[in-house]
Amino acid sequence: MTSKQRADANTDLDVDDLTRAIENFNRYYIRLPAVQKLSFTTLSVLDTLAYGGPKRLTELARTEQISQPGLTQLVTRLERDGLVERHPDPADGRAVLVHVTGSGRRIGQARREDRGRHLLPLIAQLTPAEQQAIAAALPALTRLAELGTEAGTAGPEAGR
Amino acid sequence: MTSKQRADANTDLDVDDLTRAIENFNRYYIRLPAVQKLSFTTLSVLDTLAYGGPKRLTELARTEQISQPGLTQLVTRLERDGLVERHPDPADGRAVLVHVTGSGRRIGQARREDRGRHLLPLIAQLTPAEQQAIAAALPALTRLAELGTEAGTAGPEAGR
DNA sequence: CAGACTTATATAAGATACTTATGGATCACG
DNA sequence: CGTGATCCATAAGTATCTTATATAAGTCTG
Repeated sequence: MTSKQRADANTDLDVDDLTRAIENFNRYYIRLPAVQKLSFTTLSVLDTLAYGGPKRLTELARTEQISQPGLTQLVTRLERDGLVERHPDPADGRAVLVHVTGSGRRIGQARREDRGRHLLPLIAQLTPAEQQAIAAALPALTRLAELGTEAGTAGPEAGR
Repeated sequence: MTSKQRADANTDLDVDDLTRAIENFNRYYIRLPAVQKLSFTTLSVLDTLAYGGPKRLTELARTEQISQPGLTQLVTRLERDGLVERHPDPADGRAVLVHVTGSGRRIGQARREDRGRHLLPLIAQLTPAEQQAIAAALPALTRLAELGTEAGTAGPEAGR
């Protein structure tokens, strides 16, 4: 429970500490605003498309961890609401490329801004040193996420 | 879009940078393992109870942002599976205190460990400086989350 | 270049987990 | 004590997922 192995107490990042901190933070962060009542999956798809560009249905279903029919239906709903569009893939007649629209992009943005508004007063309560520490960690955190998504995309994956 | 206001480029933490980094990370992190197929809400409830101790149904419903009947049903399922228990509140005959059981606690733990296993090889690819930066930010991140949950619990909340 | 196989999406039927509306029991207060 | 508020449970309806299956396009082989 308490005895963790680290090569160097000063250099090494303890994974358990990281996951615990992230989950504690997320427990608060994820349910911040309910301005618009959209499901978790819905928001994630919009965000994935906004960040990574148009994607095939199959690819989205994999990354979002829902079934392909489930994603087809989700995209149908999103398309009906004008948040995404289906475009044929010029390189493959079977495939559909899902594009996020301006409205769809705005939803994710609005949500992020809303969360920012909630966090701002809390951040103000942190000491300058704490603020600095978080700011200094963000590039590394971003890179960590990139390493993860790259590996997940490239890897053949052992199995479900 | 690009011009952000900061009092001091070195000291201040830009909120937009933080939310963006967190969301990028979460997009990868949240869907890491599918070892056990439990819904997002289910895991969150178990985690909340494991971290914060027994809670009333109403209180849980508020923090988890689902309706009270929805939570009653969820707790019923969890109780059936031996992950939580209902205990009467000695101080209030109407209330029910939801306790997480050992099994319930273990589920959250297993998931966290599983995520740790996924992150470990990625962390190894970071530079020592990057690892250090993240490690140094964790206490501040934890405190930020605490400030948030405290405020959320105490505050009268303007409205939905 | 025809047939068999694979891949990409869609549809259908069913299961699950949520929602709103409502009821019964306990508490707080005058 | 009786009136209103609070806490939880039940009921009925809806939304969103699942598995199974169909259709169409690409690929590969002889």
